[in-house]
Formats: sequence, structure tokens, C-alpha cells
Amino acid sequence: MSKVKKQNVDDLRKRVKNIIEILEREYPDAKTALIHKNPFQLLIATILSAQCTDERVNMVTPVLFKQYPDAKAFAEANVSELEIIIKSTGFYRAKAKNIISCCKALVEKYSGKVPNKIEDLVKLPGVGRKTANVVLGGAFGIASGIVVDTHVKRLSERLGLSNNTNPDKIEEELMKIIPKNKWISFSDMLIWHGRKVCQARKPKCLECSINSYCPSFKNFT
DNA sequence: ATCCCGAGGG
DNA sequence: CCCTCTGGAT
Repeated sequence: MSKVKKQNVDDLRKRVKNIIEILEREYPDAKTALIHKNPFQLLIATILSAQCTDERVNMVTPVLFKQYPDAKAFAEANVSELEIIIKSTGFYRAKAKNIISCCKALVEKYSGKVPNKIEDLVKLPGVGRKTANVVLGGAFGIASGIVVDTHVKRLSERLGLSNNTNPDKIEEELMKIIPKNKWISFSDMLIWHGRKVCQARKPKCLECSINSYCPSFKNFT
């Protein structure tokens, strides 16, 4: 690694440390917005959350889990009945298909229990790194990586923490500059901040608590 | 019109 | 790398 690059990484680490300190005060109980601590329910809720708000996911999950309490029940579910229940979360056909095949795999390979290793989770149908990291962090408390969703992606770019567009590359870069004990809370804080302040369209830069650390501040004011 | 706590497939 | 899948909120 070149000297210049190492210096950049050190600067980034310092800047991230300050950003994290401010956000921790602003969002003291940053944790997953999906209300399920149970690994299985968190997994299903996270699959449902693609391109859809957590409020809407939390709207359907009570009836969903009453109807299908475990992986076995989902594995044997009727596709169109499942589709009707999750319709309001969008992408419902793909999600229903993914959830059923995911649960079939859980029943066959893991006797219905959610594995706690990222290599295993990512192999499940419909589960990518984002979903896997949410489940590992939210339900198992394991910092196996960093959740990169559209909010984390957008804020990382605006804050100058990563120049990449590929979520896997962004995760890789973030892991280098963020202390491991902040991996789980970091994404949640960015997601909260991304929804409340640093929105995609009209970011509220003037009321942003970390604007002095943001290279994009001038672009929006 | 445009965006939302994505993943699979070409 | 791109595209598609979907309803709902703003």
C-alpha cells in the first residue's frame, strides 16, 4: 500500500470517528427498525423490506407469522395465498417465491433453523449480503460485515467515505475505516440519518449535525 | 414523476 | 455492467 493511500485511510478513520460520535448522540438507540429479534422472523421481515419501508413490513408481519409460524409452514405454503398477504410490500411475486424456496432450504439443510454464518446465509435463495448482515447483527449480535443498503450507499458517497457504486466494494471499504465494534450500529445510524435528514432528493444540509464533516455540504447549499 | 433498509438473472 | 420485479408514499 502506498504512503499516500495509507494517509488517506488514517484521515478517513479520524473523520468517521467524529461522525460516529455525533450520530451516537443523535440516535442513542440506533438499532434495527424491524421489530423482530427472533432470527427467523427477522430474516423473513428483511427479505420483505426490499424497496419498501419498515412500517409497511411491520404492518404485514403479525398476520404473516400467525399464518406461517416457522420455516416448515412457509415451505409448505400456497404461493398465491402467501402473495396476497405480502402484496402491499411490493415485488410480491419474487418475494413469495424466494421466501418459500429459502424456507425449503432451511428445512432441508438446517432443520428449519437460521444459520449464523454469512457463507451459509448468503447461499439461501433470496438472501444477499445486505439481508445476511441485518440478520447476523440484529438477531445474533454478530458483526460479520456492514449493512449496505441504498441509504448507506448514498450517505457513504456524500460523506466521501467510498467512491464505489458496487455495494460489496463499499462494504469492503467501510470495514477498513470503521472499528468493528461499530459495524452493527453504524448502518442503522446512517439509515436513520438518511431518512430524517440526508434524504435522496432534498437533503436538509443546514440542519445536519455532521455537515462540517461532509464534503458534499457545499453542493446542496 | 421519483423514490423506497435488494436480489436474481442476462 | 445492466435490467426486471411491484405497491405505496410524496
